[in-house]
Amino acid sequence: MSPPDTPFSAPAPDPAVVIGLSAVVVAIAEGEAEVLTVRPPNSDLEGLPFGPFDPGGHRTFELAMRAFVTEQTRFNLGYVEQLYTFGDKGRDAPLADMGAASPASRVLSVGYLALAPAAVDTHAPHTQWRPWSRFFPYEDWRAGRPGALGPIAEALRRWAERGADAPQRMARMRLAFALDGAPWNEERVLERYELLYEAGLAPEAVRDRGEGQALPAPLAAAVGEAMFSDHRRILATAVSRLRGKLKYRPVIFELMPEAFTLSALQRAVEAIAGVALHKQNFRRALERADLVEGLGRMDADTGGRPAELFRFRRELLSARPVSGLSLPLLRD
Amino acid sequence: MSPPDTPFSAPAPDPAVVIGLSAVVVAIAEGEAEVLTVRPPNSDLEGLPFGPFDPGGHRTFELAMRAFVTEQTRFNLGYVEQLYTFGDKGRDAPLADMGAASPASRVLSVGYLALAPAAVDTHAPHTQWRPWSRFFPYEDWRAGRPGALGPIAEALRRWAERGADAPQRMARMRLAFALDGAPWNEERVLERYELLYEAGLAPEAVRDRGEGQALPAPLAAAVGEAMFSDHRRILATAVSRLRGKLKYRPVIFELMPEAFTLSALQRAVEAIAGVALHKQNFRRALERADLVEGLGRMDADTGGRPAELFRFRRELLSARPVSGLSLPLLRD
DNA sequence: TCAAAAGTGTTATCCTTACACCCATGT
DNA sequence: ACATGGGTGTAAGGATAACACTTTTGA
Repeated sequence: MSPPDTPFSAPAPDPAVVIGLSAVVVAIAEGEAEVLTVRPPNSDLEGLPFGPFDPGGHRTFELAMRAFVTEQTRFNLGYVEQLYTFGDKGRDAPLADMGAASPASRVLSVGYLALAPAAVDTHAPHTQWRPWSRFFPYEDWRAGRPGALGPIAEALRRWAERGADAPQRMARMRLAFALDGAPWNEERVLERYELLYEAGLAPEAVRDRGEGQALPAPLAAAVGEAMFSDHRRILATAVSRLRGKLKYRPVIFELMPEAFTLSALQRAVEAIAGVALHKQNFRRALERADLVEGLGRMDADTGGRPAELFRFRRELLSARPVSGLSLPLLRD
Repeated sequence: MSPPDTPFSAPAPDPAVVIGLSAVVVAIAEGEAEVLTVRPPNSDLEGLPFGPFDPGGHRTFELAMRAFVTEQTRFNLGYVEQLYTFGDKGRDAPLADMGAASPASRVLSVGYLALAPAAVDTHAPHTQWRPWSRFFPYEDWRAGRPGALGPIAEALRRWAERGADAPQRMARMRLAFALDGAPWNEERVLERYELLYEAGLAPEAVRDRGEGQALPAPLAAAVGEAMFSDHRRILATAVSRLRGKLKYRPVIFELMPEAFTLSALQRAVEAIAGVALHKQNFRRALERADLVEGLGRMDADTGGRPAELFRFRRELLSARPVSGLSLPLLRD
């Protein structure tokens, strides 16, 4: 770059930059958190809906993203927020093998999170809704400590012992995966995925490094299915963000239909956060926050006693600051 | 774009995309929150340190950013995190008038937040540390409701009444600026700035829209000094993020020297959050969280009784999940 | 001796947690 | 009748907010 005394370097002539947009579209179906995937041509892996950003044509990222998600999946997005911009060289990046750019071009990708009130079937080709547990089996603690942690802990320990910085590795591993009595923190999804990647336990790491050796079957099942390009990393970022946001913004209602039962709401929160909640305390917190309002109508299809239907008091958003939900854990 | 049945559009040939990086570098000096600014040549406004990202040369955004901040300001960054990627057409964007790109080129800018343990004088040309109250005078509630809110509330009300959606405008305004009894939320810095911009009350809005009419003096003083390009928007994003993060991550210690008094720590938190805190309750919360450790040494230069020096127990970070500080408000 | 800032003790209140129990429906 | 899920009451413990007060220095 330029000499230190000239504060403004002449900008580098951009050889070829391609901006890719990727969307993590989340919905609840049958009490499970699902994510919209597409299978790119010639890929054996699924990925997120993605597309190039056209600097000439698109006015904003968000408009561009809404347009190509609708185009690819015939699905209209509701709530949308930017996640992160990924630009590291070395990581496999979207569009890289799409013929999108000349071989030497640099690809940046801007990730977005979108929430949908229902996982409606789009009947679009190559498009599926997938439970996100498919990609992160170890993230679901609703029924207690997931079995997937067994093989993961074992493999991570072997990795940690290998390094020169063994103590640090051990500490990171324990914190991220709640080993040796450390508490589980459901928000550290990205940290966990990156640790697996770094330790070479994610199929993507094996792929990106060109080391041919596949993972043993039990471990492969435990770490979850790989995604195209760096899409699983973007998905992990989205899950982290969403789990965190649940607690300080009423985002969960972006995933609910107009009318819902309190149990359905609790199941939705549990599906996103991946933990089981205490029923009474969850309801008390809801009530105190004054977030929902009974409709007087009943839902009889619950299997037991009919449940009252509620709605989110959306008008609150323009009346007072409104925080999210507390997560009163149900300890096993 | 391509027809709906082909899921993957051919990428648009990129006419000319320039990626700009901007850094909000924050430090505490004399109990005030300060931000590092530079004055670009031929500009009468200050801005953030910024530079082009070289897709060919730079391996990651972060490395590129560290390099050009050091180059421009002779300052080495410590803690760094990505904020947001700004890509809207229409908003003035960094490098736009730097001769950086051909007139028709599109500029994206990736904003970063960096925290420094002290506002050391860099003696670099064009570089200054500025209290951020210079850019957001209405954000400082440490001594009670800031006077700047008077002219702002008045002007916003006139704007709100003008619109077709007057009720919505009124509600947004009240929520963002704590009018008519609404509580102040120190995190909504970006929301407040964008509202001012939208209402045409920020000098940048007057500039970007080409409406010649300058703001009346009292209002101009109340809304704060403009910055080059869209840098004040990036700064607002940074302040929002930092104020939020204070509460759930121990980031405040990235802004403190190795040894500090509890009062200095409290003053730092107050400077960032822009609110006054209750001394005893702040200390009790600190103690309960076990975040700091007395050093037995004293600082005699406090003006009154000497204060004990403390240090952040950084080792906790690799031992257990550690949250931020609670903000026990001191109500006037 | 007084101002200035450090540091301590204590109480009332509210929120969270945890436990146990009753209610309405379909099979 | 009983299984299933819906819905309520209440007591214990802990965190927070708010009160006032003592201590140690420099001017």
